[in-house]
Amino acid sequence: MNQRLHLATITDLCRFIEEAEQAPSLDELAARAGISAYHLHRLFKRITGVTPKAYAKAHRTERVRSGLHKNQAVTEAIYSAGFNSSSRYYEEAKQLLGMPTRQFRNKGKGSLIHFAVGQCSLGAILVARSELGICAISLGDEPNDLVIELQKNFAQATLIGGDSDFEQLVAKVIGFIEAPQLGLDLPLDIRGTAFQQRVWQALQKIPCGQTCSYTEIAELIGAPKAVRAVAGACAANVLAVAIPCHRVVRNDGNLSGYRWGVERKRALLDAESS
DNA sequence: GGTTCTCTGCCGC
DNA sequence: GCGGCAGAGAACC
Repeated sequence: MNQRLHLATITDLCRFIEEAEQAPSLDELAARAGISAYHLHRLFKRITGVTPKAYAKAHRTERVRSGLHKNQAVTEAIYSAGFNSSSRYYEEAKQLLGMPTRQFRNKGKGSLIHFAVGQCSLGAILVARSELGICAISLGDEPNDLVIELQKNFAQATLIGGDSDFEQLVAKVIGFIEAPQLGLDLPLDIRGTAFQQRVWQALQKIPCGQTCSYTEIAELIGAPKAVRAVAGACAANVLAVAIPCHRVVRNDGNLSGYRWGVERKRALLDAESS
């Protein structure tokens, strides 16, 4: 079977999973694809970066989200998304939505985001924290732009400018930016798809002072074909330096892009290598 | 708490 | 490239 056929097969299975009421079993998927369950499993993971089960799970989460966005009743959203008991859903609910379900349904109203802006060697820096942990670290020239971006990303939450307690946290993050080798022992509130989470986890394992290529990351997470998806996940990172997407460079050693400017990427890498 | 399903390393064709 | 087994672990009831 050639590459294109593989892709078509897996794409078909993805649609199939999305449309199914309940997550299809591996055997069902294999039968549909006309290959063994063993091989299908590997193929699926190689191409999409996640296993069929994880894919179905991620999609189920999406359904709950969109159900809640449409103001479906919480219980209804849970069941119609394919969960067959609400208790199973609630076991993982907070992980899935980043906040309690009811709060999510109320469009994040009531969720509080503390934030503050400061200056570091790289320019303006914004740090924000939700109930779960640090939910944004961004860099830029204009402090105002950073705040506007935060407002966009957390449109429904209540944003609270920094109090003195929070300034200490910002100081800690700035200290970490100036000396990344010290590490940042603060809880992170990381929100993303299953695939993005895998990429970000892999990024956090790159030691300070070292770099890695997109291809290497793709191989590391067991999805060697998903190089472009890896680049996409790096670009979607909202936790500058804490999730070190600046340590990912092109195969030829060129820096490629950086969400907060290539110059900052270079500065960070220079600082780390010395 | 037992059973079934998922996942992965290893090997054979 | 593809299939299969074994064993560990997770999900499910």
